[in-house]
Amino acid sequence: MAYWLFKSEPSSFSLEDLMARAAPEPWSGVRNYQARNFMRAMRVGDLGFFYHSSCATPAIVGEVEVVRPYYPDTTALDPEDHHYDPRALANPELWSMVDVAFRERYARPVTLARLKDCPPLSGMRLLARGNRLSILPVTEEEWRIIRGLASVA
DNA sequence: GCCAACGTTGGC
DNA sequence: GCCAACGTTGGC
Repeated sequence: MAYWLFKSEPSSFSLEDLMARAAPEPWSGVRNYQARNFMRAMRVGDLGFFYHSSCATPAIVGEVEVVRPYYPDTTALDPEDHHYDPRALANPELWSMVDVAFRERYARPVTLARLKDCPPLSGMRLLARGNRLSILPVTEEEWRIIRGLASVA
């Protein structure tokens, strides 16, 4: 069992959007090799934080669960899609996605400011200088500490 | 809107 | 293989 962090701009896809879905949601559109490789390392049952970025109050707002291991990201094949990548036409395995299901929405999101104020979390990749990856690994200790900050049992 | 940091691209 | 230019990300 591993832990991850999924980053999304709430203006395009929020945790509330995920909650409204009846079925698990493909986490599509990732076009960064490191982030792709993290998805390829995911296994069913892995858990992840849902992080809202590029918004008024960046924060971890809840949790998701990986419910399907990686498979080809078909949005790369769609010329109408914003994440279309013609290189995938000859290589459909180029980009990957996993399916995630909603797990929990925190009554009190753990804001980026709060994460920064928590010394035990100073090593978090999310807090690293210049971090831009949309998928990040989270250690078991970080997972436990952050759930504590969110007052989740 | 600004700017720093980063990944990717492409010329050489 | 180097490296400058460019586009993107994301906090502020």
